Amino acid sequence: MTNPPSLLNSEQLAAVRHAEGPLVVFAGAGSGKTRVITQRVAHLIEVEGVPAYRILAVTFTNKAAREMRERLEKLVPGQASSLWVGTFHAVCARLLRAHAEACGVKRDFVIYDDSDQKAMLTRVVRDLKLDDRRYPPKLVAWRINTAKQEGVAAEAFEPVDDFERVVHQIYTVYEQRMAASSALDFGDLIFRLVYAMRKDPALRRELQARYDHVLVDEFQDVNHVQFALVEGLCEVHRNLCVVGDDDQSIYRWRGADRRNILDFRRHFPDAKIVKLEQNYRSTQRILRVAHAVVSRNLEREPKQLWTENEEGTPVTVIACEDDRDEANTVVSAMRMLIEAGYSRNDLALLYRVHAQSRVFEEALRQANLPYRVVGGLRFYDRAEVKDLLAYLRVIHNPDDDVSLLRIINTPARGIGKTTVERVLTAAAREGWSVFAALNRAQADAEHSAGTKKKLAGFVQLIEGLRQSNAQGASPAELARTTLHETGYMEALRTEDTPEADSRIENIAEVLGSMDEFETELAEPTLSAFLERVTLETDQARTESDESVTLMTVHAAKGLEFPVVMVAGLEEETFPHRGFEQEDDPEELEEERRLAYVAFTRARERLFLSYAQVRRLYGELKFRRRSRFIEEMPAGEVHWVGLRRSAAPQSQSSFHSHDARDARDADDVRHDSYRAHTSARSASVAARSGERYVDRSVQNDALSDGIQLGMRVRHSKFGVGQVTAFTGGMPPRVTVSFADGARQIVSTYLTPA
DNA sequence: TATGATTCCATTTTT
DNA sequence: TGGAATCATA
Repeated sequence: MTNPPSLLNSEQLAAVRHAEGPLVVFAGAGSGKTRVITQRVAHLIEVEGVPAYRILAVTFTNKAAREMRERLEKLVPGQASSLWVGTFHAVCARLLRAHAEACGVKRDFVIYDDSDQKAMLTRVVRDLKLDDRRYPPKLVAWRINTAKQEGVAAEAFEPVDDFERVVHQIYTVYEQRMAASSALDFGDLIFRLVYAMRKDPALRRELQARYDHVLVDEFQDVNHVQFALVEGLCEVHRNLCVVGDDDQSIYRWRGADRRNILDFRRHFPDAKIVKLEQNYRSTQRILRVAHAVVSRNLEREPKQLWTENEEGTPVTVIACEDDRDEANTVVSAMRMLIEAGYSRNDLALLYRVHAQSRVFEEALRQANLPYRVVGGLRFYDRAEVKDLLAYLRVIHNPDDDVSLLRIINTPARGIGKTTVERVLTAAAREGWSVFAALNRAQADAEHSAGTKKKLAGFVQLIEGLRQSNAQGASPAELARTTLHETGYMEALRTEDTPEADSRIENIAEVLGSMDEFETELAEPTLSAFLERVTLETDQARTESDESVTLMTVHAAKGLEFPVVMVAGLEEETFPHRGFEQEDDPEELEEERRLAYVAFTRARERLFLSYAQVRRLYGELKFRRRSRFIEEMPAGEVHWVGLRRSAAPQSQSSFHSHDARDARDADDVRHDSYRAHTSARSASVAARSGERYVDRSVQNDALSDGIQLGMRVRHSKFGVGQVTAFTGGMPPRVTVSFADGARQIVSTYLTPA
């Protein structure tokens, strides 16, 4: 950011100083949004004299909440801690616990994450004797979550077809089971509060009197209940400030509704509107290109970013033959940029879907370029971590069925499937939690004496641990005792495999974070720890190692890098379209916004790449260049890539040329494409000494004459046709011989 | 109950 | 294609 913190432009200032009443701030990418929010909060405290504890600032991610709090710590020292700053979920959880009775929830409810929810639904679907193929938990969960986002409770759910009639049934039983487990899912955290506020005037009055000012960040991502919540909280004082950018709304698929920001004036006709259009991040060219794409959307608030920054260099479009070629070329470009003085931390590679990362990771490893991939599997999703947490949750709340079922036989203690099945049946019949059913299993004639003993042993184990908790053992102590008394650690140690070692390490990491947690809080209770662990799962690992960052465009929102490369700018890939997905203009508009988010991450340089052929689910797919590239003004784009004439065996060359040239060449290539390998063209390019990119050395090993579609001879199998390149080291190729297809190391083949 | 075989599936992801 | 999840079988 080039704007010094103390200097605000006039729009920013207007947003900061607005005193009372509703306010919408349209904050474009890189327009200093966070600064405006924090300055505004500081202004409210210091100038308007609003007590800090009467200000609520809501964000979507913990990272954003943390950042805001840190910045405010500096702006208004000593006061930041009494501010209400947090995610929707964290704030609601806190309010729900404070008003548990009025909200109809247990004060010590546990929070179920998506996988817990899925586990619960699997059980419900099975208990209802429904076909889990027709009602996959994932789909049912989606429908229930949507209902909660729309503020529709189970009893108010109105099915529109047969499927939904069953969903309604599942939803109802699910809610019963959740209540029996004293559990709330993520959707409940917000919905329950809104629901209670709607039904209970006393509670509504109390909550409406709680804050003087409410601020919401990323308002374009708000869903219906969330909107209802803030609207409800502000109904009396109407001091609601929302900040967002409809052009950066990329979470429609999880309930975000841009109309909440677009139609804000409909709900609050007297709302003051501020547009932050000055960008402090990117070059003019980057902004023009980004605007060219997003401004095609029909339903958007008119606005255009501008900047006093430099004109900058043209956006570079890299045309590639296939995905491996793309990876190698992009990585070579990265190396050149690093040689030119950029640090690895300056570089980010963005892609639309995670699956694209693989090829790039390979290429980066080959090139010895350190990288980190953001996203993917999360630490708290690892089995051993979940196991330990499940124990802790059962200790905290033995009625937590999902957690209990997870650990009832982990490590193996002879409580098998049949036994569990019997216990579950009893629980379902009597409406007990599983733990309650276990406690009564001794009277159940169905169990053998041996089984009863094992069940009693398990109950005793849990009761013992619960006692330690009641006697004031700290969470970390409890965890250590648990690992010891359950034999969990012992089981891992005796395994003595590298996997078990890494599990032990992961558990050690959890224990470490628990120790840390205990030093942070005055009262580090088990329940506080559990809440933190389910609610604060963000990926924000701050690895200081110099490395290139790889992530999805979604994950990049809110970040910025001097150099951004966006891969896979092809139809179907970006804009993405899943198979059998009909064309939905709404979807396309969201893809445009996604592209806009991607492009505006770049400060100085933006590279876009595409491949003409992409390997997808094991098949080669021809790809057309993304319409987003076509939509860019020709003068803004610098083309780099392969060009070949129509003759199949002709020379390839790698050079830069202008847009028209590239387009023509592209058409030709499309018709005549014979699926040359990246390797082939790379080596040809290297030999012909074309400028710009020195293709990586490993490709030469893959080349020499072998091409897709070509007839080849193998000493043992005879003559066949090359149908695919598999890659790897040593490079392999799929050849279909008379008696079937085989994978062959390409060096054993000669052209036939 | 553990392991290999088989089947199924496949944006985006935070809370 | 590849991975996760489920199934089958000793």
